[in-house]
Amino acid sequence: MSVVRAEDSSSASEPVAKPRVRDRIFETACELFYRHGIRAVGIDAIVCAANTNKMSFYRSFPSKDELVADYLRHKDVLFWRWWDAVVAPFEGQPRQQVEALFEAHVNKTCSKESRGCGLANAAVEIVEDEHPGRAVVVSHKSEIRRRFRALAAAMQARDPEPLGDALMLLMEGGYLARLTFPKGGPVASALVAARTLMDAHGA
Amino acid sequence: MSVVRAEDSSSASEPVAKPRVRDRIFETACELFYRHGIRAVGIDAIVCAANTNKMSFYRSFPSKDELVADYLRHKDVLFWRWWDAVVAPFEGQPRQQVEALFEAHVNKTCSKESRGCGLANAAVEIVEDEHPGRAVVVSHKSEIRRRFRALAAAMQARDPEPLGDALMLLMEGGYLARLTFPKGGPVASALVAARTLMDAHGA
DNA sequence: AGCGGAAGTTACCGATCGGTAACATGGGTG
DNA sequence: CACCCATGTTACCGATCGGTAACTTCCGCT
Repeated sequence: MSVVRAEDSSSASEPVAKPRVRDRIFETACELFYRHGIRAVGIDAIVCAANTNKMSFYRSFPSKDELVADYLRHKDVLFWRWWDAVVAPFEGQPRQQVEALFEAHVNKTCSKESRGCGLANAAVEIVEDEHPGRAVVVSHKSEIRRRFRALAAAMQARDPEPLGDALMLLMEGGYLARLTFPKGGPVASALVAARTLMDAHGA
Repeated sequence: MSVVRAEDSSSASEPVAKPRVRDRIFETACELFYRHGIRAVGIDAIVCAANTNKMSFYRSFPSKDELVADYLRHKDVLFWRWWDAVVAPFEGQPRQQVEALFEAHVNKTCSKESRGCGLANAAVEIVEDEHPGRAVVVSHKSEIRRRFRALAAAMQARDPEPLGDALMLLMEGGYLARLTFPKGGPVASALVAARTLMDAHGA
């Protein structure tokens, strides 16, 4: 993703059927990182699960840290794609948009494959400021806060900033709770709580 | 903690001035685990930071996993000690108790040394069911849920379970947010949000 | 003075970590 | 056919991982 191939260059413009190895590795890595955590998954495990070898890995990625950053960037892209899709049907109706977001969030987070939010999990695992994934996590969470506050403002709520922050806390709390409660537990109450908060803020 | 010393035995009953090494190691480990994460801290790092050596470590602890479990049990004890102390002045006034909890929670979580909740962080890092620390995390979070629901019920709220769950989500969300926002960010809104929710539930 | 137990020291174990060099193979295109 | 480029293979690097053996040193107690 961030690692640019030196050239696509030359002849054909055909965007179809690019080489497969890099993508196979990347997909495998994404799944392993999400399911078992970043630090828990070594290069050998990735490479082995992708039915390839370490050399092929290091021909496609400069380092594990950079792969992790790519993984997080990918999660970021998917997240906002999801968000925008959920929100789209209610253009101009911020209150309905937030309700739709929380309904989708509850569904997603309660599914049995869910391990919460990959980016939030990375916030726990990656402490070093120099790690290339750190910036991805920080900007992702900042954007979430910004959007929730913007939605709160758009719905003409009293005190939109605290409302936006509270909505964010509800959502993030759900991610965390998912990790200890089998089918999501408290997450199920996130939608009604969000509704209650918005009502109380006159939106 | 969980590792029982074979005997304190013999002569004096003096409870003062127990041997120091084990405790030195344990305190050091607790701080390192909290600050840098569990997987990120190796035995050598602990032992070196505690000015001792690996043999002394393995004379006091059966394994790293067991040390981790002890660390989590310790965090659990401290947490409930904190909780009970915060709640004590408002015996029989559940609404005030929750407000006091959230005020204390915001203060604690916004302090610059905070790295959120050690047990929540462990929920991210420890995935394997067999890990002795896993059960500690699960029972800790279950107890939090139970207590919040009990408080919600005690304050005669309508729909006490969803309210209790929502309060838990707010608190957990704050722990997570703390990891990406410098001084806590959205956490600051947790108290007002909790108040708003309780008001809306008629408590 | 002498004993015991707690702690320190050194060296080691096999496994795994992230990362690399050199070389073999294969398939597609000129 | 020849060439090239993407893959696969093997072996290796130094560092670190969690964990152990054997021996020494020190301190308090009787």
